[in-house]
Amino acid sequence: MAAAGGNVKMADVAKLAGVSLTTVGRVIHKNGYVSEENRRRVQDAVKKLGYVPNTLAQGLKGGVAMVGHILQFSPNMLFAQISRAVDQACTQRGYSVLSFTKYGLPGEDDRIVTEFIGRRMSGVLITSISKFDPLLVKKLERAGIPVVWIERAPEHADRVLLDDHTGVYNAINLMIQAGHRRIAYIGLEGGGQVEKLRLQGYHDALRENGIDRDPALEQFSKSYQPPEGRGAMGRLWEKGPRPTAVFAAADTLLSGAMQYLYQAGVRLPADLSVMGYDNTLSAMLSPPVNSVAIQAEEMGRRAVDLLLRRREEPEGGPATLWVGTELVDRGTVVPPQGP
Amino acid sequence: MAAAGGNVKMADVAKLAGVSLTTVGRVIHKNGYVSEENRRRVQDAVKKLGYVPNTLAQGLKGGVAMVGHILQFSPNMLFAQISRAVDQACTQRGYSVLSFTKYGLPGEDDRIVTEFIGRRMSGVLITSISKFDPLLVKKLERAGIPVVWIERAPEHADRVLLDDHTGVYNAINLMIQAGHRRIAYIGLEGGGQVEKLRLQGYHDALRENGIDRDPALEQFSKSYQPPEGRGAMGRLWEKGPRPTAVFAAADTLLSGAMQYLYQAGVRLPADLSVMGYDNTLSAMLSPPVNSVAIQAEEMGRRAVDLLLRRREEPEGGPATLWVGTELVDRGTVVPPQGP
DNA sequence: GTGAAAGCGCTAACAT
DNA sequence: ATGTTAGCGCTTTCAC
Repeated sequence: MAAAGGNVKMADVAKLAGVSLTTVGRVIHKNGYVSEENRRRVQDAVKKLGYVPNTLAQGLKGGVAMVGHILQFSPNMLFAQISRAVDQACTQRGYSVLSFTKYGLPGEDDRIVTEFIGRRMSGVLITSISKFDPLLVKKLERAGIPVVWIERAPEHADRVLLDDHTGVYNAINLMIQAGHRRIAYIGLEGGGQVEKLRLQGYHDALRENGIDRDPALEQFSKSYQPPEGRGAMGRLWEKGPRPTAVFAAADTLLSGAMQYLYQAGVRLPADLSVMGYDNTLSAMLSPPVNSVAIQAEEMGRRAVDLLLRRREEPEGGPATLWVGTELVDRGTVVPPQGP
Repeated sequence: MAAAGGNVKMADVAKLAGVSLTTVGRVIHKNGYVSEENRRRVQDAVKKLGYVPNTLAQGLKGGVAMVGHILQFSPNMLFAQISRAVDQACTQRGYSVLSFTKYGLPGEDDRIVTEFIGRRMSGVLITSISKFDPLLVKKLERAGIPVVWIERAPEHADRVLLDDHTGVYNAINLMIQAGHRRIAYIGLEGGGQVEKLRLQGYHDALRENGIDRDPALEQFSKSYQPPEGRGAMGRLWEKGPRPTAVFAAADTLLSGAMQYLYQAGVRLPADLSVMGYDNTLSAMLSPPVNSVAIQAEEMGRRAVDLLLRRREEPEGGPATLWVGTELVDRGTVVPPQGP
């Protein structure tokens, strides 16, 4: 019946209220002087017409409060966590989030960056992608759009990283304190920074406790997918002296490992202590397993704050912020069985 | 060094190329006649300045190609699947997606709707929320923004639903064909449409095969979370004649049920056949279990198409589109053991 | 206290 | 084949 709210413009409100555009603006933004009388008339008109200011027109001058978020496509729920944290942090600060997921299609990156520049975004976050085309990043920055990287990032960039070293280090220490010496490590092969940190955490924990590394206990997979974890666990179990504890650098890898163990009839944690990483799947496995949770909320908050700060003071060297982890104990690390 | 791409405007390009705004526009949009000479000059200027048209200004006239997506917050990866499908469908059609997740905070819905109207969105999708404030939906529609519901929806609305009835029906039939008669059902209590359809699928499959319903085999949980499934399984296993097969109306419920079974030392599928629903977790459990996958891609595609069609022809009764499911067999439904 | 008017960057009639 | 100009809806000086 009434007018279509979306096509109502300020002028319609002004006319209905019998005032000028300026007055309407003042009422809407609660600034400047407006008589009580007029304020009421305007407010009534707004309500009656269902008027909502056109964000595009508003933003034409100064740009719109909106941050872009580029994510690597991944079935891993870790990114859902981060995504949510970023969302919340932005919303709280009055920014909307425009997200694009990278599926790896050709021309994708260019499209995303062009889209962001075209919209004059307030800033851009890049989550878990260390290999985003540097020229495109430069293009964003030339356009006055600050960029902050999350979880994975190149050197010399504003970034918020996860303290994976400490996360794994603490996990392995828990196992050592429970009495384990033969602790296996299942991780991704190849040397991403994240992967290096995790492996290093394992090595350092062993070394500091006087435990020699055994290459046979280190199994590397080609991806973080369950079947890879299953294969790794098989190699670990079938030959050589078996470990008494297994740490997997991702819950998905552990889930695969547990599939092998299930089939092999190995009981957890009675026959073997296990622990995962990233706390995404760990509560849903049988049994629920120990894992290392990331502090996603803090990650999102700090990334967004860094981004917005950069808008004001683009100078200063690149900042690297580290976010902590938290050990979640579900009872799958117990003292090793006597032989 | 060069100018900041984001602040470069059409006029800058025009000046550098020594032509008018119109000519620049024609080159950019590849319409109208432009001499080869000028086309080159403009293209060079665009490249040199890193010019990207201001989407806000472009959209000021006709609005911007962007669809809104409202999702219920949920740890269930099903929504990640749908979200991705929607993303892809929109991207393919040249629309960006602005997503908002509902966390249940006060004033949230209003904020989201206002945001969408303010941006003059092309349309809005609402995923897995049947209880979105009807007044706000009406507000969207008054503003000329079509709305399409996904997975859960009120009656008399444009919507794309999942054929949960057939999905469950087929799953139960698989179990029956394997020889099972005592088939348990673990589902959410209370009568959402989705929940009703799933339960109905179970009932119909039993009835059509001449199997009497046994209330003791129907266990209802308060949420889809694993601990609920665990509790339900416990009730199923501890009293009464035990089932030989268990169907759970969500993988998360099944994951919980399997935790109970693990602890109880029940081997799958030797001692008990099991099957989940939604195919989110099923490949990661021990053992990997049968589940029913939703055709997310199709769901996203059809929802977006319906939405865009509604923009052109707002008339016509509300459409309800049903999307199918697919049984994924991982070998956890086998003939029941002889006693 | 209130309003008129000049943009914001781009598009599209309408000339030339 | 190219340019001029009048908006799009809102903000914001600057007058009254």
